[in-house]
Parts: sequence; C-alpha cells; structure tokens
Amino acid sequence: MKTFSERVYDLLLTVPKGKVTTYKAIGDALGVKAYRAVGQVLKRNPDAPRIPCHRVVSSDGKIGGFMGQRKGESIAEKIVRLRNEGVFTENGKVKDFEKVLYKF
DNA sequence: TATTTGACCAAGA
DNA sequence: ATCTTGGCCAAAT
Repeated sequence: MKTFSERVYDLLLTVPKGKVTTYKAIGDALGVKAYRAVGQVLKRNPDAPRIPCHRVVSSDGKIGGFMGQRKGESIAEKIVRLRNEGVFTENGKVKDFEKVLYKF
C-alpha cells in the first residue's frame, strides 16, 4: 500500500507536459478530500525536479500558494517554467485554465 | 499518542 | 468583487 504522498507524486507524474492540475482534482482522483494534505505534502516534500509541483494550481486556476517558497525559489520561476511548457499565466493566474487543465 | 498545521475548497455575508 | 466561516484529511511537531 502506497502512502498518500506517493500516490500524489505518481499522479502528478502522469500529468503531461503543458498541462496543469488542481489540488482538488488530485484529491478527487485519489478518492479522498484531502485537498489540503496534497498541498501540504508538496510543500514539505519538494521532491525536486522529479515532481512538477508547478503544474499544480488551485481550483480557480490561480497559482495559489507557491509564494512563500523556501529560500531561493519563488513563484516567478514556476510561472516561467509553465510558460516554457506552453502554459501561460496572467497576474498569478493560469490563462485558459480549462484548456490546459488535465483531467484524470 | 495527541495537537497543530496547511501550496485547499465551497458557500455565506 | 472581497472577506469570513466551516470542513476536510494527511503529515509534521
């Protein structure tokens, strides 16, 4: 039995490049309502480049909480990464959110 | 083991 | 549109 975190990571890895997902979608896909726990795990377990945390946004399409990152990292860099993958953002919110939103 | 916390969400005022 | 409230669940302390 995998742990919740592992499931989150695995699911996140299934998100194709150029797409984004939401905490809610992840929780729902896992059959759990731990939307918060998802973000919690991602925050405290920045498992590095293997986990595309920047592809996870809030349900409203806003980047949400990437701010307040740990030292060295900022939301701006994630936005740049997303843009590099084909996902554009506007003032902290994903543009064409529904179009780039990946559904499990 | 128990309590607190949090990168959330939906609904209400 | 913004702010507050309640709820939800796993991980950290």
